[in-house]
Amino acid sequence: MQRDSSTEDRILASARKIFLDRGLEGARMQDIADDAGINKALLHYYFRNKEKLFDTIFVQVVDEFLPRIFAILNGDQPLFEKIKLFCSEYIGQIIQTPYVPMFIIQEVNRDPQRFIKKVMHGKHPPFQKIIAQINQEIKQGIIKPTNPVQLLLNIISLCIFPFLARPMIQTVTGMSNKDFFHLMEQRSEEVCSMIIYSIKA
Amino acid sequence: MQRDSSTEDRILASARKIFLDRGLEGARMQDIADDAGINKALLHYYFRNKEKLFDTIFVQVVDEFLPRIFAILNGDQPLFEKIKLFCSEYIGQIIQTPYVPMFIIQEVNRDPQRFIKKVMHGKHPPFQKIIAQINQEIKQGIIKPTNPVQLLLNIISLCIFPFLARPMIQTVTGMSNKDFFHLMEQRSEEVCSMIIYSIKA
DNA sequence: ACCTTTGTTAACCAATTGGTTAAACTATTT
DNA sequence: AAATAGTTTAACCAATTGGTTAACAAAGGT
Repeated sequence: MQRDSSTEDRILASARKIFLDRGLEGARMQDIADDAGINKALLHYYFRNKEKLFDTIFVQVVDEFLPRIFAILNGDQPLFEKIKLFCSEYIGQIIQTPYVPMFIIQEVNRDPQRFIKKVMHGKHPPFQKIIAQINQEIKQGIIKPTNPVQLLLNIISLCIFPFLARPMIQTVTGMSNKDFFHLMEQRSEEVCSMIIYSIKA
Repeated sequence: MQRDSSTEDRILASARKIFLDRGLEGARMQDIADDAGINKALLHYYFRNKEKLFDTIFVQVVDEFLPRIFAILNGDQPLFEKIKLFCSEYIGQIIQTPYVPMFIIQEVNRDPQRFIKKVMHGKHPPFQKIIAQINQEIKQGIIKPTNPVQLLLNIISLCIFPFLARPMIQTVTGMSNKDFFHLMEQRSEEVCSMIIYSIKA
């Protein structure tokens, strides 16, 4: 809680922290108010209700993620280049904000429609280009015949899953935070080369 | 709700359904009672409180999963055989109970200690054997030098992640349940051959 | 100085929810 | 059939929680 910044900014910072940690249902308005160092009524003065506050944070968090991903997916690089970019950018980004994937998955799980409505503004995300590119590089003989959907699923699975399962992984292996993040940094390179090796002709 | 079975069995069935769907915090005792066709007080008569009821279900659910996994991991087959078994068994199992992975991850995330305490009975899970086997097959020249932890992470990531992200995947792609499960059945084979291809010498 | 708008608080409210109590009903034992 | 033990219910309770109200302070405009 930074006392000098504006009340609204403090609310947003506290709400983000607490929503990320506990999700919409787990978060308490009182806790957010406490963390921001204000009265609960003032919270409702700035953000009419919990839903509205949550939506603000949810959109903010997702909007830090998706655009970068879609930018890479829709760029003009050759496929191998894209995969390399994606893995390092993605894992690097998640290391900075390791709670975000679980937060997003959990909340999309609770209310799938909110995602498409609030974040995608009713539109579906742009996968056509990358899928077309995969099919084209197959035709050109650069990569082996591959189901584009499975390929995309593979890349994303390998990058994100360990962060979703982090509490379990660390609990079960006794790994420290430092160990875990070290493993993940090393992983960025490994995932990338594994994927490329598995599809190159 | 099957009227003929015993009250306790009906409670367990209802509790399982509702806890799997909404997690410990999201589930309402009243909803479980309603689903089981009984009074809420009777729920507390059979299971003293929510925690106790939840623990019963949690242990039950996890115990249907882990033993099969560890049995495969600690079997005597060669590595490639094990990987094949693991992928088909694992994905096949999850297709039967697609909510289980998210349930487990979410609850371990909420209280990591509960897992090691209630399910692992205080012990850490047995990964030594499979790790030793990986290192040995590297030495024997059967597979390429590989970080065993990363390899295990890869296998598990590829198998489980799509089920965790299912609501997002289906919402975003507009895939039907049937389409999704068909994709997952096909995936079992793909994941397996991709993994083996990526490590074989 | 006075008034209006904006920011902030303490106290309160209604709904939800996990859990309890005491009574009633049912089956079993004697 | 009477007593006992086990099962089930309606009504209730206390704590939590999202949200509201009304009063009060601060700032700005005139």
